[in-house]
Amino acid sequence: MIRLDYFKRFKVKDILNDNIEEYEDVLVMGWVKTFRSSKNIAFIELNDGSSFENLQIVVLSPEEFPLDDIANGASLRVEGYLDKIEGREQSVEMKAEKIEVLGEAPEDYKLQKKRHSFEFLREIAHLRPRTNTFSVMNRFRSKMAYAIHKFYNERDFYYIHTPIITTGDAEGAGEMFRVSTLDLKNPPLNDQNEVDFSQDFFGQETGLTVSGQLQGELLATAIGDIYTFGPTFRAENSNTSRHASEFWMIEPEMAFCELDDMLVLMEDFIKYLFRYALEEAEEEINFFNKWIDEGRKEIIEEIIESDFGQITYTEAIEILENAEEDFEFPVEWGVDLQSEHERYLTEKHFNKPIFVTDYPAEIKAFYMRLNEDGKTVKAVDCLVPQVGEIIGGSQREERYDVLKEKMENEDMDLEKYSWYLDIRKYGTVPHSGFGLGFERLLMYLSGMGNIRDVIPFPRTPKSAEY
RNA sequence: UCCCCGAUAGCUCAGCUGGCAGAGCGAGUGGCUGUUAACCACUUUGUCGCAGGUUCGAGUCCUGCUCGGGGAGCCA
Repeated sequence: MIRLDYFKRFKVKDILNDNIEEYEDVLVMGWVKTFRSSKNIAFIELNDGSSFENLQIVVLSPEEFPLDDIANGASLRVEGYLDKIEGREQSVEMKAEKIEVLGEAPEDYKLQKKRHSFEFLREIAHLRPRTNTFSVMNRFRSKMAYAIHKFYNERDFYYIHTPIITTGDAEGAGEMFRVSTLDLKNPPLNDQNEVDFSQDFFGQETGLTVSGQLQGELLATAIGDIYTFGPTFRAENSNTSRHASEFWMIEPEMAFCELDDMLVLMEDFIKYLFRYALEEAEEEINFFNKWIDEGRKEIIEEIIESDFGQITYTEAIEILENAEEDFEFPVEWGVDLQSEHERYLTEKHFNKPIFVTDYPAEIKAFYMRLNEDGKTVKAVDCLVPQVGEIIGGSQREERYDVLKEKMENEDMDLEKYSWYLDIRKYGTVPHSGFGLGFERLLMYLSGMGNIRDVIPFPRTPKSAEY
């Protein structure tokens, strides 16, 4: 009979940090990370997920313990006493007095006592959280999610929940996943022989959200400063290391805020998160710096120290046209900046993060505020070395007539977005907002090269296991 | 979606101009009085991604497909 004592057990982290008061009759539970035994002594390294470091369990009389059932991956309940030791790698260890095997791990356990490739680990995403790298990553993810809330909470922003199920591909941000309860094999048809969505669950076509921005604007123009932080879905057939079909996005939206004011907040936000990672997730950052990308810590520190640059799109084009660099894609005013252009600007020309503002209206979304020149809009991309664009945002078009005209020019269904226009009709105010991909942030801070390795259960085209 | 590369033991990979399927690691067994991914000895391991084709003979050459990786586009 196995006895569990949830509240009595100590977490490994607290034992290693000497954050406990009793050293006798200590109870721990966890999984075997590695196991060594000889005739008269055995060592078990136990990990319970509370820290990266393991607790070393020392078995002084192996024949009295059920060591045959212990293997890499097995779960144990161990009672014993703590021993502070000197001259070894660990300063504290536990001498076992009683070991219960909660769950054995047969020899086909796939996590071996050696390094595995990230590609292989993705195939066993149910077990990879138990590896060093992914336990670190999942703890880091949790800490950084908290940092986001902390930043906005300290600035009196309200955390709002925008809908997951929405009715429109709002801004052409991407293809939507359909949400429907219709019978796929035999859908109801209308007079034109098209699928009749009026008979669907919501009485209209619906899909998973591609952005919470439009609803975010509604809340911002009511309670001031808000942010969203939730899952976002894009049904694009994107096969890259930087795109996932399901990802988490942070989208702040500020009333009475113009573009230049927002840039201050954006820089502040980035630096706050980077500083938080160095200070509050030191163990994780050190791990990444050692095992994932050497020098990552220095890059983070440099960004915290730097003053972000700021140029307009037009200035960026001039710089690129005068650059002594062979670009694959030619540069001229009016074209969208390619990755190679963005990286040239932030890495070679400025060698620090920069804001590029005031893009041509044609290459940006309908809701961005038109400038006096009638050609450019108050858009901003924040470019950082090694990645390119990490944040995109804009001041929103708050003038009813201007917005309506732009929507008409893009053949949008004004009826469907009447609520969005209403905000400009009744007490309209200048407002601005931006979007940060949470996984992109984690990739940048960790140095991890593939988005599939910063989210526990990645969804990408042709892949939704686990 | 486009371009390039790849798929061989549980994992990482070698296998030349076509000729008997290999290594390291892991795992298993035994040994070892304090180990740090312990160490030493022995043992174990195959639908060569799938389907066709060429050939006396294909892991190797050809075609198609599937999946994976890198890059591009879309974007966060």
